[in-house]
Amino acid sequence: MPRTTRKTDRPDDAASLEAATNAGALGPLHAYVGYALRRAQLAIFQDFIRTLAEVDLRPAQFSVLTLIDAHPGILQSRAAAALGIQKANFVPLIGELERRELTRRVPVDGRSNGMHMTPKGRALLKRARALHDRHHARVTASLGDAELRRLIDVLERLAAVDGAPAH
Amino acid sequence: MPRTTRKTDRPDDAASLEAATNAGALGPLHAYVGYALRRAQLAIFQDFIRTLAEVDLRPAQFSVLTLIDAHPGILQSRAAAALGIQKANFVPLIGELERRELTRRVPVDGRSNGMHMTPKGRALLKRARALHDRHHARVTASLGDAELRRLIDVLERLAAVDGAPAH
DNA sequence: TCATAGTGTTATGGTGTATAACTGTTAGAG
DNA sequence: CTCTAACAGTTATACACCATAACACTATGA
Repeated sequence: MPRTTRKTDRPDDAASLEAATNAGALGPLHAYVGYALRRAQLAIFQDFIRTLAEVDLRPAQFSVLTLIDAHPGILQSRAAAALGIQKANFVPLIGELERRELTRRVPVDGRSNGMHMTPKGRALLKRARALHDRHHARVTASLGDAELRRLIDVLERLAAVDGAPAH
Repeated sequence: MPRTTRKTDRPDDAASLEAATNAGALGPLHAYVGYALRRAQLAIFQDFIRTLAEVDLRPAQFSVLTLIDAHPGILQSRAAAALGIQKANFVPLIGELERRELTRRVPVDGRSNGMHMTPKGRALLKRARALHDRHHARVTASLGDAELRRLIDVLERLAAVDGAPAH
């Protein structure tokens, strides 16, 4: 079978791979914004999940609690839209929080529910915030204050890409 | 595409939502790096997927092809590690690429496979790169060149958080 | 009143990620 | 040389997340 005339019998020796794992031996990949974003987002979410494991809150749950706490009585549909979550996917999310008695739904009219924190939810969120502060400090340890603000600004601009066509 | 429900105007029916839209609609959320990262990463991946739909490559598949192209013969395990993918999850991924005859596995010894591009794979990757260039240009349109480099640098530092305990 | 829009819900499919367990292979210690 | 431990790939499973369609019920307003 006609092997490529590439002399390299070693597909990738340890050194080469070592370089691949750390440095920019990912080929052009290391210059791609989307790729860098995925890696960073994954690493940070992992740290978040581990850090908040003792209050058993995942990022999505924490964000919902934070939003409800900041906006008591907010409607499910509004909250879902604000968080960029489909309303359909929001149902089991808020359902789980309510099952744990952290939030409750209060009917506003016949078709909409306002969401509120329970005392238990507020207490848990307080603990969660303390844990999140540690997480946040660890994550931003390598960033200056101005650098952090610039990062958030850039990320928000990137999130507005939205080239979605109409269906 | 969920952006369509996002209202930029102010329906002054819900006071809580009202407050939400101006002074940091999301409460403290807008200052959290992880949250901003998730939103940006989601938006960019959506754009990526739509842009590369005509070559039917998802981000993970594109990254694998790019890596193999840059490192012909790289082992599955090495590639998976370099991309931060579990080796178990890498199997159906590379399996699909091989089924489409874009890559092929060449046994190096009895237990390991080197991965290579097929001519068909190289041709598709070339097309994919052209599409990706358009995507990349659109994504980074609002960024200066220096800003982009700084962003990548910051993201790579963030990806190195890794407070993970031994696995 | 009655068509229309809004709200929440169920159901379903696809994708990504993590973990455990298993097979076969290689390498190394004794 | 043998035997054990580590390695590479694979299978199976479980869960979280994201997207879409279809539905029931309610509110709105022409």
